[in-house]
Amino acid sequence: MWHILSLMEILKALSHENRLRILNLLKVSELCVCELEHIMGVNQSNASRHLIKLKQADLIKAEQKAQWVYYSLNPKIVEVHPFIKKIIDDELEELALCQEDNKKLANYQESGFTCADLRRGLKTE
Amino acid sequence: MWHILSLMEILKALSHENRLRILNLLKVSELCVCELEHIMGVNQSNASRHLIKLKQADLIKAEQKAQWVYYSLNPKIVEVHPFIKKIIDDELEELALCQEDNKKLANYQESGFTCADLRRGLKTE
DNA sequence: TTATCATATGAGTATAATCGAATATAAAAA
DNA sequence: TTTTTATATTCGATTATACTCATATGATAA
Repeated sequence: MWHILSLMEILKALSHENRLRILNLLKVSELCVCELEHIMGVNQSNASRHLIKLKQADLIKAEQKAQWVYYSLNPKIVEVHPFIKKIIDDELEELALCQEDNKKLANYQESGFTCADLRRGLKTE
Repeated sequence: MWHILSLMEILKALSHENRLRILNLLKVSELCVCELEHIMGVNQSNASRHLIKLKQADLIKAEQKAQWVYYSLNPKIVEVHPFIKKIIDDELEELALCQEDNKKLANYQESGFTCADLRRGLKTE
């Protein structure tokens, strides 16, 4: 028996375009805030707040490495709530915005640069 | 290729306790507004508005019969977005609030009364 | 130590969602 | 016709979310 609150928190966390975009990107690999900020084209505060909301809903987890905080999908939540996997796997890939994000992420990964390079004006496209 | 807007509209429509309760009840049978109002213990305006929001997201459909409007789940949306079926089938049944609603609905159905009787003070519990 | 960088958070504002009460609409019954 | 009934909608108030800018925190590098 589950509480309706945690399901509601998950659904509300999923109800924002930028947060869906984040989940779509984290499916490919773990990423730090500044990488997401760079790929998605949003400011630092915005990225951080959406990540925190996803984390509060237990959809993602955070791990600090040096001065960076890397976020990744939380595999446990998918076991408890399989519909989340269906959304991430079947719905997000179809969205034009997510497909563009995937291309930018691929360009960034192929560039060989790390997040330490991002603030110096490097472009990934 | 789908637009992110329709997915967002669906997720937002799912992000409310009363609307999840409505979907849970409509899984059992089609119901009119006053029946939902009675079973869920919400006022008429509230029930109507949540139903309209679900309908705008294409999650349910409406059919007028005499002076009543009967709402039911829209089977087409589930084909296009299977995660919705997973939520309705696997998540809602686990929620205490939905289980209570199901009992009230069962009592109402066993009573043999129709929605025409509800406003005369009949109770289903 | 100080300076720099990545992230989180506070403050203020703007936008969106929700609500109950009252009213409008439209069908049915008298 | 008028009266009732079921549903939808408008109104105004409240609450919740989201945003930007600025600042705090905490780790790293000099």
